[in-house]
Amino acid sequence: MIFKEQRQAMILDILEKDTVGDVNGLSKYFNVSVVTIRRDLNELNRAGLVERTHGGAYTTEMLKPIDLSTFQVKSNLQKEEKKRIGKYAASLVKPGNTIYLGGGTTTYWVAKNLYAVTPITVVTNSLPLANLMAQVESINLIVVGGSLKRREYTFVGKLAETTLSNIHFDLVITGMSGIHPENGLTSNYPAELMSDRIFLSISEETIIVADHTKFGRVATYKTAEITSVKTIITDKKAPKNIVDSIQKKGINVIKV
Amino acid sequence: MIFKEQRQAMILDILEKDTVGDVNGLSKYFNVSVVTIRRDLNELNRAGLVERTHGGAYTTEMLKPIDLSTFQVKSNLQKEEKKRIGKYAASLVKPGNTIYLGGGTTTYWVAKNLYAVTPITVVTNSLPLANLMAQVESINLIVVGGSLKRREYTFVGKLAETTLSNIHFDLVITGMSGIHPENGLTSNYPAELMSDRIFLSISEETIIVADHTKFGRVATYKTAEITSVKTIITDKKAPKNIVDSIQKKGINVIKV
DNA sequence: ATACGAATGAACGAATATGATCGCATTCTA
DNA sequence: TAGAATGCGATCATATTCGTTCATTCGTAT
Repeated sequence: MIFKEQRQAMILDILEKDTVGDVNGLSKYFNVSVVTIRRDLNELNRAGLVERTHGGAYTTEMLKPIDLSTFQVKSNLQKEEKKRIGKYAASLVKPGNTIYLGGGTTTYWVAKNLYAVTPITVVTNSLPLANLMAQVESINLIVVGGSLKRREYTFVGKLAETTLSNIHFDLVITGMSGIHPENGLTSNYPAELMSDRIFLSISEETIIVADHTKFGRVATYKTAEITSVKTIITDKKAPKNIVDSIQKKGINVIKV
Repeated sequence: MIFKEQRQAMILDILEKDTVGDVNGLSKYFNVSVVTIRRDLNELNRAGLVERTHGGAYTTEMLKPIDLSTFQVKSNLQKEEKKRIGKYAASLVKPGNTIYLGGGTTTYWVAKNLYAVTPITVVTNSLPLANLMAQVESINLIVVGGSLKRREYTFVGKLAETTLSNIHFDLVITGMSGIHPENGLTSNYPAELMSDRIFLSISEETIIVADHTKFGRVATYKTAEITSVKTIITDKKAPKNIVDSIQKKGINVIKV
């Protein structure tokens, strides 16, 4: 069974690769009538994704909606762990809360599970996360404005910072590049440094979500001391000795 | 006995593995009626976890950005005119400019053509437009933060307004629901009223993009007098008498 | 025991996806 | 450039799926 939406997505892929596709060829390829292919191409055309010719179609040279595949590749690393971490973190959110969700691939899985605790207000500086949550009616979505940083697709800069400092959060959930008992929370993204420090300082409670590979790692930019957070959620593979040192400092480390 | 929640969780697993699932197959697999499966899929869809199709559902596993297809129906209207209007409007932007691009289906076509005049700084309050321009490295993209208004997928509210008033624009390009010589510029979207007024008042120059159907129309909310803009770009079908009255007031009306 | 709400199923008219046909338009080619 | 070939949109037909309304079951609170 193949659905119309899939077929159209595949047609788009074909067109982008071969730059041109003919109705008859596509018809045979998908085992559907030429009428159906024509309809597909016309719909894609109406959506502004392809240009029609007589006998086929080609992709427009103009802008197409963003492809976040790079983001996706990275997010497959430790995917199962991240899914569990995300699900657990989301369960800590209570309906009615206002939470901040940082950018990153682990927080993506938190976002995916937030539908279960609505209504909530979610503030984020991440474009992909905004797109994800924009689809859930019962989430009041507030996006921090600012200049788009393309590597991580987050909004940064002075605009973002002043916006952030004017909102109150019940809970902050964010990822970190490195977690270390002595060197604290570290990040690879200098542009987000200020934002991170701001919301860490103003939130009632902060939860760090990070798979085991982040433990013991020290990234380039120091964001805060390890003691500035209350809870860290990670997976079962997190190295015991590091987790112990962190717990000795009074931080709640949860392995899921 | 199997609970609804379990079944839905299992459906999610199946979809994530196979990417698609059809109603009939799932119905047999779980020994429940197709009605129940449909209800499950719709609930998962409302939660933003799956996409519905006729006959089943699928997960993209990708972050599907909100794009033009969200307001596809509306954007079909006068598409050819809008494409021409958008292309012309984009040609008026000069490299190095800082421009504001309002939300809407006509400005979408402006955005699609902006790749040609980079480097520029584009400020917008529209999520679909942000997704579109996010992929062009040479566009410095600034998104106005705020609360997401789902009907138009724009960011509105006090956050958006204060942000706006702190930026300087060389040029504002935006659409309007109604254009009338005496009743001025009118809009159907009360939430954006304040934002619209703000950027109209602070911009060096304002260009309105609007197909011919907007001429002579008066929408619910008055945004500004017609004299507050310098240029209106429309198509050849714009009614002559109304265009004349507007031009008599010193406004440059361009038909493309 | 009774009332109530959640989950499920049955039935039915409406909507969707697809295919077939046909007269007209576009493109090709001799 | 004129006729042939191909592709086109429009219309109609059909099978499947959809959403809605109503009824039933079952567990739980009163």
